[in-house]
Amino acid sequence: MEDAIAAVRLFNRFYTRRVGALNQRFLGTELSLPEARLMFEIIHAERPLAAVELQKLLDMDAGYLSRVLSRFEARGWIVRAVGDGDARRRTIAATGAGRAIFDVVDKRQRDEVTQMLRSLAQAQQSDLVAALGTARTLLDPAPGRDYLIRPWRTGDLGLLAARQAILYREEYDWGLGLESNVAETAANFLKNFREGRDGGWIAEVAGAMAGSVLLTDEGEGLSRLRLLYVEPMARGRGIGEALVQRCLTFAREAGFTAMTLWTHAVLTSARRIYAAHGFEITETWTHDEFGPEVESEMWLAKL
Amino acid sequence: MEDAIAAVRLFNRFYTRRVGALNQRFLGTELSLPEARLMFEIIHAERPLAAVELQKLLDMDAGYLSRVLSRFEARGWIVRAVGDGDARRRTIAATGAGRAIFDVVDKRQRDEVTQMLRSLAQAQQSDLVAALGTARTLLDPAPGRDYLIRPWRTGDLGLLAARQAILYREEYDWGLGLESNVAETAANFLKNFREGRDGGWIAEVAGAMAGSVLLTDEGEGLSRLRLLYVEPMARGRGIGEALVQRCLTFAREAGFTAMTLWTHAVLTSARRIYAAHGFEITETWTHDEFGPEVESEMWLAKL
DNA sequence: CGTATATAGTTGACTCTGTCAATTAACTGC
DNA sequence: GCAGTTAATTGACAGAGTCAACTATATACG
Repeated sequence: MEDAIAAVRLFNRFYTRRVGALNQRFLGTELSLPEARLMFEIIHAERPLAAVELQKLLDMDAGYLSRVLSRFEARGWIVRAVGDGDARRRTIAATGAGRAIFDVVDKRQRDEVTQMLRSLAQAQQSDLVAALGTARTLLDPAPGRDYLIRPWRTGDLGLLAARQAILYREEYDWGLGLESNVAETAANFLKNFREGRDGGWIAEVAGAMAGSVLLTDEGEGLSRLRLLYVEPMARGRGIGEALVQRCLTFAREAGFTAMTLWTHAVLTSARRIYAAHGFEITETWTHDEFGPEVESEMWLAKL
Repeated sequence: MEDAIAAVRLFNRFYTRRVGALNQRFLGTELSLPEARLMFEIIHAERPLAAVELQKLLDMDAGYLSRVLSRFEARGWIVRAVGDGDARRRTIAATGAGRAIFDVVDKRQRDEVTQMLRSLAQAQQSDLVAALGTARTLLDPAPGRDYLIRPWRTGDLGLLAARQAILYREEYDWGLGLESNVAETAANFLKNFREGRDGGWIAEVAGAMAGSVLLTDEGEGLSRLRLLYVEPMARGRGIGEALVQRCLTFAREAGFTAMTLWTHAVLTSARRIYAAHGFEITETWTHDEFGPEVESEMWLAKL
């Protein structure tokens, strides 16, 4: 905990300076930082918002907001329309002139960021995206709901093996046995991978890995689902379901006639998904390969 | 690149709001945000600094700084001493009273961060530390020099396999063959790991993985160094050297009489380290297991 | 040595940011 | 219809931050 606090504060200091540096660049443009933030929200809103909504969105003082809006209106950047049933509220919409002004600032800011990223190689840029995404997802108390499922690419297998080793240790105290097993499964997947017969899919939230699943060809029309998992921070939005669905679709299209999988009794939410898709238990036993004694299960579904 | 720019700007907006929220909490304390930042630098400086140095460090306006410093002096929080040869410069040092005032604000700020982290599990906290560390290291044009070398722990093997697969693809266009090879080596390390006979070490910069090396027992007094690598962002500060040194020390203490390793001719900086530690080439051949044709080498050192 | 130029620091004048409390007008619940 | 709440505005004010002018000292150079 101490380390984490120190790291966050260090980053805060770093980023305060960094943001400060970025904000100075607003100089010479027509909008200051708070003005630009406001204009951003006005322009990107799905519908014209009232002042209160902007105030809550940006955590701005009502009085200050009122004055800035008056200034915007005087300059012809926004129009305030009475409407929507409540005569106190006036919905705010950007005019063409307002958009034009914002575009200039927006472009300027974009160029700043571009400049900042220019020195980074491709791989480092994706590292940065993943790192910022992870940080945001962890710090944001109300994160976005959207995820993305994509085929696996270089590095994903190692990463998902790492995540699962950490996760299962944290949640069930499974140790080296589990980590070794996962690593071996991942290594074999890479070693035997045949396009069209095997498949791997990664769920992403904000550019960071949020879950995964693999499908391997076991011969004679049998496929096997492997290494399904969803990050704790990304649970409860149907990612596991979507990953399994992706696997089943792929297997059907590839002509597999059945799918098997190995799981454990404690993994209740995964088991629920399997059961919902026609999987049935074919075998159960207990082992202590992972450390604590666990109840192991083989499941099978006809496709 | 587009994605990266969008991700950075999204994070900027998120963090600007977050920092804004944190800064409001300075209210009710004796120091405002800029004052606290200034006091932080004064207190944590290795030697008393002059105003110009603080000005550059914090990117502050000289006039504003001058006024804030006068205020601090009037309140007895700092002393300005003439000295250091240049009669224009006055070095600034915090008094006991200044430190006491800062400690209160510092504690308040610490509590805020603690509050923010309270909802995160242990594993999520280390994720956050690593993510913020990675982001900072990538964005900071003049990053710190210090690294840390520690024994491997859960998740490291998968992560280092992922990093090497990405890195070697980026730098040498090595593909699935390399990724598979690295994954298998990592999996075998986990499978056969014996405390005291095998070893793995991770270099960390700002909480994020910056390099690694493994040592395995090959039988009959022979040890083998494997999977040495250093992140591009962390190169040029002797991390590779330190990792190899760690390996050699471990091998000698464990009673190994020789150490072998497999490398490739293109990996020149690694080869330099091996040569400097008494390794010599015993065998060379070419292969295209990784995609492009490469020159492979076995090295050996007596211990 | 003396002069030009640069640097450290201060000060005055000013604008923008942000807070707080008071006020008006409209809405909501009962 | 009335009490209490909410949206928005306004006045007063303090702090943040910029800019230009100015003093004092240091450095470069013929």
